[in-house]
Parts: sequence; structure tokens; C-alpha cells
Amino acid sequence: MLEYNNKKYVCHLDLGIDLIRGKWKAVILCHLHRGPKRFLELQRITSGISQKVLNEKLTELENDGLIFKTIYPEVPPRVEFELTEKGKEIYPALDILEKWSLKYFSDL
Amino acid sequence: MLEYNNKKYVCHLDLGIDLIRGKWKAVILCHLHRGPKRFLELQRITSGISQKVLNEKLTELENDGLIFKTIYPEVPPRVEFELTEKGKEIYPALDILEKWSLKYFSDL
DNA sequence: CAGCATCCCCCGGGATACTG
DNA sequence: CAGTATCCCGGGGGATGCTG
Repeated sequence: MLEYNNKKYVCHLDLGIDLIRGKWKAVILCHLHRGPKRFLELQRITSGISQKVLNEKLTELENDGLIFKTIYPEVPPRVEFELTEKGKEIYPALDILEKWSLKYFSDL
Repeated sequence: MLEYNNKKYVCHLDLGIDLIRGKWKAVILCHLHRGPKRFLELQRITSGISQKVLNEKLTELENDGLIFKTIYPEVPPRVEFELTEKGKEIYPALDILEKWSLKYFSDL
């Protein structure tokens, strides 16, 4: 039994899964793995996510140390999101998951 | 955009993630990877899951073809849950995730 | 362009009690 | 022992509008 952010986890896998939980986090990480992205860019790419949720997820990912953002003091504002080392290291798991899904559900 | 079980997915990763979504599925799969388990056994091991939810998750995993169960016609009833080939092949992703979590959160 | 603030809906998941 | 049936709660996630 471990605890993180006031949440209880039965094991490390439980915790690991929770950090990429929900419909969007994995997808966001996957896109960021191909390079830094801006807010609007991410929203376009993921095609479907609402602005509110995208913000929430990016904040959570940042708080968990998986991504960081760079704010350029320009007008109009420009912000870029990027994977941290920790964020990059989770990618292999997502890659396997995607290939696995492609293998078994390619006909969708 | 793909569809499976009346649900829409933006990509295969989205679908793959969804199949192991929630607090328990990954943990269950991980335990089953070490060998077949009975219902009560799983409940004991996962320590915390309710009977209802365990049933729901096992049913979903079975419908998605990740596990199968064998019912032995005995009294009292005995049922064993086991990974399918498809279920086994998703394990490497879980393994990476767990090791990743252990690396970055070992001090919890 | 980035990102809060609200409102609302649905569903994952817990607790408890009951059956073959 | 392996489920089913209810009831209930919190939160993930969508829609829309407003601001620096």
C-alpha cells in the first residue's frame, strides 16, 4: 500500500496506471513524444478534446513531472509543452500498447 | 477515428488504453500473468476491490478477449481465470509501466 | 492564443445484502 | 464459493462563455 497526492495505491503498477489514466493523457504524451507542441496544436491533433479537459490534463501531467511548459513572452502568447526525461521514459509502454492494439484491432 | 463496442476512439492507443482502463484491470492482468487464479484468490490479492467491481472487470476483460474462465462443475463451485494469448501479449507494457513507477516512486 | 469559470451528465467504483 | 441486485457518491469529461 503506497500513497501519493493523497491517493492510495495497492502497488506501483496501480500508481503508474493512474498517472496516465483517463481518455486523453496517453494520447497527449504520445503526440508530445514526436516533439514540442503548442496548446492549439495539441487540441487540433487530438481532435475532440475540450479546452477545459486539455488544460486539466496538461496541468496534471506537469504536476506529476511528465511534461513541462515554456512560456514565450510574446503577444499573442505562445506556450510550448514538452516531455521531461521521466515523461520520455514512459513512452515505450505506450508504444507497446499501441502496437498491441494495432495487431488485434487493425480491422476497425 | 475508430469504433469498438459502440465507443469512439481517436486512435489505436486510445483503444488500447481503454481496454485496461480504471483502477483495477491492469492489476488483475498483472496477477493473472503469474498463473491462473480463482475469484476469491483475486479478491484477496488485490486487497481492496469489491466483489461487484471485480466481477464487472473480469467480465469486461473476458468480453475483450484478454482472459477466459474455466468452470469446474463441483460443489462448492470452482472457477479459474486465466490470460489468453492476447492478454499475455499486453503484459510487457504493464511491466514497463510498473518498473517505471518503481524507478520514480520507489521512496513511497 | 492560452486558459479560467460554470454548469451538467454519466459512469466507475464502493457498501451491503441476498442466492445457487 | 462465486456470483447478482440495489443504492449511492465522486469525479472525469463535455459545452459554452469570458479574459489578459
